[in-house]
Amino acid sequence: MQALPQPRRIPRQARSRALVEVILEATARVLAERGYAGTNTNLVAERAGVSVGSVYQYFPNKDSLITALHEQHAAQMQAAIEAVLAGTQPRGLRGHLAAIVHALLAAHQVAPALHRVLEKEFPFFDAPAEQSPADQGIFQRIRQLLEEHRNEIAPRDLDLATWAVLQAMESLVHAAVITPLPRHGMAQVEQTIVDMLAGYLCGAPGRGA
Amino acid sequence: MQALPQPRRIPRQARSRALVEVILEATARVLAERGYAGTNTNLVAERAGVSVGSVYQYFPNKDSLITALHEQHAAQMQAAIEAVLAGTQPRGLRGHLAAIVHALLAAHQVAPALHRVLEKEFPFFDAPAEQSPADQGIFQRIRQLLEEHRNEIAPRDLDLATWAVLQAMESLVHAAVITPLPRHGMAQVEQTIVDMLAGYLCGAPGRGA
Amino acid sequence: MQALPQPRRIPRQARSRALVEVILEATARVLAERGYAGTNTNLVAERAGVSVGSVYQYFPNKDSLITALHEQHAAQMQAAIEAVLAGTQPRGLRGHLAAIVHALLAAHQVAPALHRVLEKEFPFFDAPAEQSPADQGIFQRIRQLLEEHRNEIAPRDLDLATWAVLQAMESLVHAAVITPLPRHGMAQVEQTIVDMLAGYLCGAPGRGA
Amino acid sequence: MQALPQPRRIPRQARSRALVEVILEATARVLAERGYAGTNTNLVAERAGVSVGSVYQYFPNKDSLITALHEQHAAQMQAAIEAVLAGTQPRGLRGHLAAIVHALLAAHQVAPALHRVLEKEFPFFDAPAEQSPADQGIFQRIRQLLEEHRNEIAPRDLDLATWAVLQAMESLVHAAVITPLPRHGMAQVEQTIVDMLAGYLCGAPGRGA
DNA sequence: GATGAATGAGTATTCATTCAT
DNA sequence: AATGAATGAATACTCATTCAT
Repeated sequence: MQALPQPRRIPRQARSRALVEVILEATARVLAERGYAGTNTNLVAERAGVSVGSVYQYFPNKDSLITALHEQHAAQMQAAIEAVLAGTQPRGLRGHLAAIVHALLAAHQVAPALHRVLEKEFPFFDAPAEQSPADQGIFQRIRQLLEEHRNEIAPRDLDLATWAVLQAMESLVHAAVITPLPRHGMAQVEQTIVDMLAGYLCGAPGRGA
Repeated sequence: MQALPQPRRIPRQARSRALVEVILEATARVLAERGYAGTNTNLVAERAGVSVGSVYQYFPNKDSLITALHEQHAAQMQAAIEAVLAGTQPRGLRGHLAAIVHALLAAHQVAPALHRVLEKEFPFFDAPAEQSPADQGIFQRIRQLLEEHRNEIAPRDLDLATWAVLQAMESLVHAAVITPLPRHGMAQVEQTIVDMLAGYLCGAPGRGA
Repeated sequence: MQALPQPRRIPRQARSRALVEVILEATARVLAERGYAGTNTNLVAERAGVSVGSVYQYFPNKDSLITALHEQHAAQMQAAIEAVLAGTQPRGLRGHLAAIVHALLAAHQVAPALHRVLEKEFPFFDAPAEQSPADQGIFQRIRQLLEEHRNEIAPRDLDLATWAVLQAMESLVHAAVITPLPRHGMAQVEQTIVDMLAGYLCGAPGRGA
Repeated sequence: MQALPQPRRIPRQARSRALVEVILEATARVLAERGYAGTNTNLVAERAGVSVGSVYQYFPNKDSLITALHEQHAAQMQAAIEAVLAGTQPRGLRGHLAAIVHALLAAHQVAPALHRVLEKEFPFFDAPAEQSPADQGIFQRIRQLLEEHRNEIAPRDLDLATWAVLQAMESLVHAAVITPLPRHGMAQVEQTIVDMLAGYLCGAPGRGA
C-alpha cells in the first residue's frame, strides 16, 4: 500500500490491464527462475504483489498464464516482423529475411531466460497455431512477402514454402537462444539462418518441385 | 530439474533388461494417451504389470523415464541415420540427405502419438545435447558427411553447418509430425525439407560466409 | 455455527423489504438448483441482480440466508395452520388434523425442489425451536387445539403430546415430499398421516400413560 | 509407531479393515466435535493417526466418510432390530414395537453427539434409502412383523404402513436425541413413541382406509 | 529382487467477506 | 446505500517416493 497521492479512482479498464500486466510479468519471472514445475499460482501472486484471488479473477487457471505469455510472445514477434516489413528501406527478399531474423534474435535477447523456458518446456503449448491470432498474422505476413517475390523464388507452393520458412526460422532462432553455440557469435548464427532460408527460397541446382 | 537423471543401475541380466523394456513401453503408452500431466509412476507401473517399487529399481525418478524414452528415441534416429549412411548405394550429398530425411520421417510414423507428446511437451527435455551419447553420435556422423562433401558445399564452418542442418532437419520433421499440414502429403513435405537443407548447403548467390 | 444468525437490520422501507425478498428468492432458486454445496453468496447476488455488498447489507453471513429461508418457511406453515384453525367450519379434532395435514402437504407442493433441499440438507438448521418465533407459535397453536379436545384424547401430558404430534406430522410430511412413495398417491399418504396422529391421540387399548 | 512386539505381518484384510475402522472412528469424533463444516480430511487423518493418503486409499472423497458412517449407523440399527425380533420371548405386536423403540433409543444414547450431527446435518445424506442395504433390510424386517400381525392391525396396505411406522419411529427417536425435551425423561418419550405407533396400527374409531 | 501399502509435502482453486469508491 | 474488485485463509486431493515384508 503506497501512501503516494494517486488519482482516487483509476479507470476500470486501465486498472485491469495493469493488473494483468503485473501478473504476467511475475509469471514470466517465476517461470524463468524456476521452470514450469517450480511455478505455482500462489508464488506468482506473491511476486506480483497481488492476492491469489486476483490472479484467478483474470486467469481461469494456471495454464492460462502460460498460454497468455505465449500469446504475448507471439504478438511481440508479429510486431517485430511487421515493423521490419513496414519499413521504407528498399531491400530485396534476402534483405527482408535478414532484417527479420535479426529482429527476432534481438527480441529474444531481451529476456533470454524466459524464452528459454518458454520454448524449452512448451514450444507448442496447447495453442494449435490455427487458434493463435498472432501466429495467423505472422503466417499471412510472410506468405505475402513470398508472394511479392514469387518470381525470384523456387518453391511453387507458397503455403508450403511459408510453413517451411517459418518452422526453420523459429526453430533456429530458438535453438540459438536455448543452446548458444559455444564457439560462434550471434552474428554468425544469424548469417547461417539467413543462408538457410535464402538457400531454400532462391533455389539450388538439382532440387525438386 | 536435475542434470539428466540416469537409470539407477545398468541391467545386466536379460530379465532386468526385459523389465526395463516393459516399463519403458508402458511409459510410452501412458504418455501418448494422457500427456505428461496425466502420467504418473503408479499408473506406469500398473500398465507395465509391475510394482512401483520395481520401477524405482531401474529409474531413480519420474523424469528419468522420460529421459530414457528420449534417449531411446535419439538412439533409434541415430541408428536410422547410420543405416542410411552405411548403405552401399552410391548417392551424392543430396541423395544422402534425402535418404536420411525419408528415414527420419518414416521412423516418426511408427508411434506418432508418442512422438507428438515427446516433442510437443519436451523437445529439449534431455538437456544439453552434449550429454546425450546418441545426439553426440548423430552430430559426428552428419559432420563427417559434410566433411566428405566439403568441396561441394558453401558453408566453411562445418560445426556451424552441422548444427544448422540438424536443427532444421529435426524441427521440420517434428513439425511435420506434430502439425501435419492439411493439404500436403508427406512426400511433398519431405521434398521441401530436402530442398531447404540442400539449398543451404549447396549455396545460392548473394550469400554470406 | 453461531447461534441463529439474524438479518443485520430489519428493513423498514419498502425498497429494503423488496430487496430482501429478491435476495431470498434468488437464494431459494440457487439452493433448489444446486444444493448447499453449490450455493455461494456471489452467485446468489448475481442471480438476484444485486451486488454482493447489498446481500451483506441485509444478511450478516451466508448461513443467515438459509436461516431466513427456514424461518420464512416456518412462518408460511404457521400461517397455513392458523388459517385452518381460524376457519369457521365446525370440525372435530380429527377433522382439524386432517385439514392441517392437507394444508401442509399442499404448501410443500409449491416449491418441492426447494423444500427438498431445505429439509434434506438442513432439517434442524434453524436450531432450537425455542428461538424460532414461528415454531413457537405453531407449538402453542397445536397445544391449544389439543387442550380444546382434552376430553377426547388419551395422552394426559399435553406438552409431550404436542411435541409428538408435531414431530410426527412434520417428519411424515417431509418424508412424503423428499421420497415420494412410488406406488402411493398424496391422498393415501395424507390419510395415513392423519391415521397416525388420530390413532395416537384418540388412544387404543393397552396403551401406557 | 508403537514398539510393542506385534506379529510381523498382520493379515492383509484384517489390517485394511482395522484401518477403515480407525478412520471411521476418527471421522465420527471430529464430526461430533466440529460438525460438517469444521471437519476436513487432513484433520480426520491426523486424529486417526494416519496419513491423509491412507484416508484416500480407502475413501474416495470426504463425503464418502460421512456416507460410510451413515451406513454403519443404519447397520447398527438393523442389528438392534434383528436382535429384538430374533429374541425368543413371546410378545405381542405392541411388545415388539416397545422393545424396538427401546433398543433404538438405547443405541442412540451411546454416542449422542455423533448421532446429533449425523441426523441434524444429513438425515438423508445422499443415500436414497433404496440404495442402502441396511435400510432395505430394516424395511423388510418391519414389514414382515406387520405381516405376522396382519389380523390385528388396521392399515391394509402393508408397504404404506411400514413406511409410516419407520418414518415416525425414526423421526421421533432422532428428535428425542437431538432436542431432548426439558421436562420429560426418556421413559416417557419412549412410551409416547410406542403409543403413537400402536395407536396407528391398532386403529381408532373414525379412521380412514 | 519384488512388492505395494503407507506416507505427507505440495498446490490449484474457491468463496465468504471487506471496504475504497 | 450500493457497488464489485480485491482479499487470502482454508482445504480437498494427488502422486513421487520409501521401506518393511
